[in-house]
Amino acid sequence: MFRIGEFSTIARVSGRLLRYYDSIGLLSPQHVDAATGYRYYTAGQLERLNRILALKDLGLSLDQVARMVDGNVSTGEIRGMLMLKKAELERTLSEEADRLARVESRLQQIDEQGSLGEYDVVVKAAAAQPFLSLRRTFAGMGDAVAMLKEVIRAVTAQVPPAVRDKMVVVAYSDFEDEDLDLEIGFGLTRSTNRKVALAGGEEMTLGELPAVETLATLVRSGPIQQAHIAFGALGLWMEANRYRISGPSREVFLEPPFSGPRPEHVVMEIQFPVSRAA
Amino acid sequence: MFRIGEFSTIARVSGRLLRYYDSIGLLSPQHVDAATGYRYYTAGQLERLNRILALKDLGLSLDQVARMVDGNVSTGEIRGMLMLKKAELERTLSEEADRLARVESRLQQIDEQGSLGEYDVVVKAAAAQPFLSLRRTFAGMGDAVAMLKEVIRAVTAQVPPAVRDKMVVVAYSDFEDEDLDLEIGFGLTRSTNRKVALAGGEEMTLGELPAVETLATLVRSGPIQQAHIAFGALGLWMEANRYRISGPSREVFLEPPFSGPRPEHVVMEIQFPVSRAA
DNA sequence: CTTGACTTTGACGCTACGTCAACCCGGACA
DNA sequence: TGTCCGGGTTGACGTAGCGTCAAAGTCAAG
Repeated sequence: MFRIGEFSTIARVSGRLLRYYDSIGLLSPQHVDAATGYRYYTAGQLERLNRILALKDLGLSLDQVARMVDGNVSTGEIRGMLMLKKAELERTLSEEADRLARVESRLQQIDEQGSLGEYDVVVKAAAAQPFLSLRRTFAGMGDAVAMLKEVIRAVTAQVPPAVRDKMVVVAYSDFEDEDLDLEIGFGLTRSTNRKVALAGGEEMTLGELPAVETLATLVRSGPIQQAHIAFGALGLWMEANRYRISGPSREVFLEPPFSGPRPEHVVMEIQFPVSRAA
Repeated sequence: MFRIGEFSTIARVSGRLLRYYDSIGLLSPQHVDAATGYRYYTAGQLERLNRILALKDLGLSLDQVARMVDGNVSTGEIRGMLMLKKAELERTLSEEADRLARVESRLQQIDEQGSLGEYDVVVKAAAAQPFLSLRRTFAGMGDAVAMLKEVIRAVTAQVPPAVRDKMVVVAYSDFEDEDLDLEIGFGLTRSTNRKVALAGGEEMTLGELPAVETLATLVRSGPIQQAHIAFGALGLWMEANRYRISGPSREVFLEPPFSGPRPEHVVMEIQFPVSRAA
């Protein structure tokens, strides 16, 4: 019979761990002195302890380990638990590998530009949302901005504040292209069947901004004319992190644009639907 | 200005997280209503939040993230932190890969023998210890067991209980070999310069049981004659987990052998110094 | 008998929040 | 103007697996 100190020395674990395992009923000493509370272990218990440590070392929780060593689960169930653990480990491995790639890309960024970089990309999901919008092609940025202002005017006047959400622009055209194929509108908090007429004789119709599982996003603030810089940053990020574009990009205006003291200063979230490159 | 609910919806994080980040001073709302305690955030704060989320996503702790976003560390220090994180991730990756290999070897074990297997291997380290011993070759197991008994008798008689620790046998000979090259003795709790004379005219001398960094160990109990079965299990384990033997094996007798009701029944820990195969 | 090494229980700490509970506010609607 | 409901607030507890004190009792050697 060993006292806890000697037993812990032999097994090379801490006494605290042995007390803990006792407290949760995972490994109780062979004998406990009723008067003093001293725990006494035998060498034979090292086999159970070893089994516990070996299973724990596989990454199983003590709960699972307990069920296994207490033998009240079948071999098939143990196999199942191990298969689950295996799948989990495989997922963890690929996640950690991704993380490592991101860390490396950040390090490279620092080495290249001497700082953390201006923009931070975050991956998230987006739900579908009703979308009151107008799709058209524009000859240049000037045209598009004019239409933005007209849309803001019309929607502000004709749609109650409780129904309209943020202004969103969906860009269908290739980035490099000269003329812009844009869908300009407002997300809505609930569906409505009203159409909104614009000054030029056109009208906005109700559609839907589809849900997206994986969205690479970035928030920027500044003059709207310089927004393209942020697109470049997103492109670099996607390349470094092995994502590719899987749909038209969106710009969400987080603050009402063209208002306040500096009209051309906007805060927008740029969103790119992406998927993992093979 | 957004209230916490809308801000959390835009950023796709929970309100609880925002309150938490406020409480630890990582991201405080732009404005807090003194009367009601309501938190008000602005769209511009999404940039800070995004940076926080992006850095956290690299696996950094919130403490590290805080120091980075608060900008009171130099680029060099940030680089250092990321390099550290990179090293840590690489270590984690190889650990998890090992774990995965162990899980797979267990699964295979189950498939082959329909159970978890009789023995559980645990890897640990061992410190150096003074060792009072005799090294010799033996013709067979019978000879060796006789010497074991003689050593027990002599040491029990001549070395005080407080000084002697466990009986240890170091096996230098090849496993397959016919004659056994063994070192038989007792670990000591402290150094002593006494020699111990044995019946056959030989004597035990003081040496050292060297420290070992990585020891693959297994505890078994049963007839001493069947100990070789456990060696086989250890060999299989080493093969499956890509370890190779890097020194002579040891058998540590966890309970005094050849005593008690069943004299041939022993509890021993078999230890193999190992290192990772390339 | 004294010491010093060992053991006991109990409590707190750690990470990064999730999940109630009890209570207070704000804006829309009647 | 009353009422209502969704949303806000603080506070506490839980998580996994122990490490790390702290105060107090035990054991064995000298």
